Amino acid sequence: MDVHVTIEDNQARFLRCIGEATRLRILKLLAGGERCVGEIVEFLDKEQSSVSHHLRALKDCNIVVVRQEAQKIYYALADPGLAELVLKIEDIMKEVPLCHNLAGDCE
Amino acid sequence: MDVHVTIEDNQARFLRCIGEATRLRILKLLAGGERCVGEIVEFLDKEQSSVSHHLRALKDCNIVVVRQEAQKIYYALADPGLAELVLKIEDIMKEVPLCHNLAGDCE
DNA sequence: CATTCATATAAATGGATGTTCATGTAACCA
DNA sequence: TGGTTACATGAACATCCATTTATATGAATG
Repeated sequence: MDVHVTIEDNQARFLRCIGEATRLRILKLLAGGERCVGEIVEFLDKEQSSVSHHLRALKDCNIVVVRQEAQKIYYALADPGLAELVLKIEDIMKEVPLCHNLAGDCE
Repeated sequence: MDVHVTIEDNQARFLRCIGEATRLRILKLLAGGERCVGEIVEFLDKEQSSVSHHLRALKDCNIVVVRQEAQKIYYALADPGLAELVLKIEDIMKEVPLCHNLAGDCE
């Protein structure tokens, strides 16, 4: 099979993991400190199951770390650099407009 | 239908556009200056058609800009901040290992 | 004007990914 | 022990996305 994983494959996987609206919102939330699943679900107003799947995806990419306390499970950013990265992205996107060609409005 | 596009939708779309191994390699190449399609195809060693699709994706996200000169068409990064972003990503990924759980090796 | 070169596009196909529904599990409590 | 809370998991389904094959466009060249 010779599945040769390149540096770009890994970086791309990482970016795709971050590149999902719900997961991006989770990252922004966690930038403010760790949260348990219940809090994240409430914040997102989405199905608990869906959130759980997203959290797993983030965990599989080592973007978040997990801590258990009694029945509750807390998620936190694995690295403070991730919060900076999100800021950097927002920064760049001010100069690289993307509304173009998108369905719907962008105010 | 009220398709409400959030900031995170746009940012996610941008990240997914960058989050593809081939397109990431294109970005890294263009970080060294503009290139025509033929050069990009040769560099990537991929089908011309496939490369063309990727270039279109990058263009649709305003990540690259296009310039025509005779029969040749040159692509370049739309913003120098994009090259910085790639560096930032590589930087963070040094601290957030991703080889974990991936199929194949990662040397 | 026919041909070639450089690039784009359209349709078909297969694989990845997000959501939901249903169920599983582990901790806590009465 | 039985029930509840908190979260994870698996299967099914739908949608998105990358690749390929084939064809089209448009500029140059003879």
